[in-house]
Amino acid sequence: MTDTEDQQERKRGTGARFVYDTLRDEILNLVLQPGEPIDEIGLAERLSMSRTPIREALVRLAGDGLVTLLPNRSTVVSQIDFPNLHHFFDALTLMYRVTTRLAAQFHDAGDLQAIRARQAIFAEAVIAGDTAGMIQLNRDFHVAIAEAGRNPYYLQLFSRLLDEGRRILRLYYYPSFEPALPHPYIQEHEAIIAAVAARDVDTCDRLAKEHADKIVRQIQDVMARDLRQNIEI
Amino acid sequence: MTDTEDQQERKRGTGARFVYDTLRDEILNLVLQPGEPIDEIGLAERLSMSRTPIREALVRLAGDGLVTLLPNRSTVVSQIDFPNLHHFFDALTLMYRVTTRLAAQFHDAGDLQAIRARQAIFAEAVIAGDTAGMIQLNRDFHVAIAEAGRNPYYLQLFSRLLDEGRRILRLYYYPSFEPALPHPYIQEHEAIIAAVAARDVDTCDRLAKEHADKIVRQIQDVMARDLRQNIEI
DNA sequence: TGTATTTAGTTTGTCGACAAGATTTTAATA
DNA sequence: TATTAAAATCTTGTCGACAAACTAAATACA
Repeated sequence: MTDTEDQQERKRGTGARFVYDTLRDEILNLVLQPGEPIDEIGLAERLSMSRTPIREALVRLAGDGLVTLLPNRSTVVSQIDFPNLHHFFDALTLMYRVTTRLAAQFHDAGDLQAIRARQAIFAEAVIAGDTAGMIQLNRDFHVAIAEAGRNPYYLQLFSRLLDEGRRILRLYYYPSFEPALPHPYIQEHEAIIAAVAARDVDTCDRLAKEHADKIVRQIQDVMARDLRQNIEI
Repeated sequence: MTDTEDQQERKRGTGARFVYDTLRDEILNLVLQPGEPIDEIGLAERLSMSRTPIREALVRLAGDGLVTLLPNRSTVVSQIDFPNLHHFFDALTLMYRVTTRLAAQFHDAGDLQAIRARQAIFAEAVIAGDTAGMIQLNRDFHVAIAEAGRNPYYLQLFSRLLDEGRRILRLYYYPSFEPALPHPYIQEHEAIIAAVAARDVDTCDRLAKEHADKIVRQIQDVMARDLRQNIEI
């Protein structure tokens, strides 16, 4: 799909949203690399609209921490703060835990249905060996759980952390095991669904912590390996 | 200070920030009531600038959850979601705990100095019986602690929760005890400072939880009393 | 009198333009 | 040649204007 196809007959009020969604997607999928400058005029031409909706989208993305607005200078895609990644992991683990706990308490039948639907799509991506899809759909699965927990404050922070995690995972996570079934993540997700459905708060907390720790450890392992390689070279 | 005094000779690039700060302050101090519509043109005239920086400020405030942008309709000051306040209290309590714990771990001498400075100003407001000041300066004190904890994700959520709390407190918190010294909040803050300085994580966690629970209980008491009064009428 | 429809009046979303500030290029000097 | 100064170019921040969408007021109709 070329960008010029989108230019005509877009409804009023959707311009800024379209730019926001487009840029967000490109940032999270590393089409736009961390540190890369974003030129408003260039974007305006590419998406064939004026700078006003572009600007609004950039301001919103800055609120999400995805871009950094340098006053009177160019806007850049936010850098990933590698020296302080442990703070990211700490917050991510805590949000995994509290959202899953709250899901056990506050979910209803509709929530379970939504969660199971996300899990099914996630499993498809795993079977297909679609790494990028896995990363995004794993996010959607946990967001569905957080939504069942009903706490908008946790949901917002967790969404943001999972988004940031998408960038990190795409940099550091390569399929480090054979595409064998049953896949460990699928099994873990199933266990979490069962604990949520059983309203077993303590098991939810334990499973969420284990799940989070495993993901964190995997990223750290890859990062450590990557670091060693850099040193050897 | 009248608004017209601010119109001339403001530096380029500070317009949107000025509007943001002004509106934020007015919203948190209930000068602009929840649900009140915000007219862009009126604001533009009042702050004597064009609608563009006004709009940017509103988009940022919407990102903070302080205003709600209704597409093609007026922007309104966000309502306080009273039916779901328990989720607010839950998140607030958790953030009190984790930020204070992290402060115990990661603070340095400069952080302690900043925290003590905020506590001193807070104590002044307590002695002066300045309720509005107390609410804001109590926020600043805990933000200083969160900053010492170094986790930007917790800091952002906590700041947002404390801001939202400012609105709730201004609606529901009236000085329910005589201005006697030593004031319990001052004492509790001192105990928290001591535990942070001693790097005693467990005590920090306990004190933060007690502190949070006390504030939550106090608000809930006032709300319950308020509710009874409404029923009696 | 109450409801539906048209009309008039606001308010927002987007646009093109311009000037302040920053960046790059060119010229000047040691 | 290297360093500094000036000029030219580019990018952002702000502005005023206009049209789409919404709101209300006025009118028509049952």
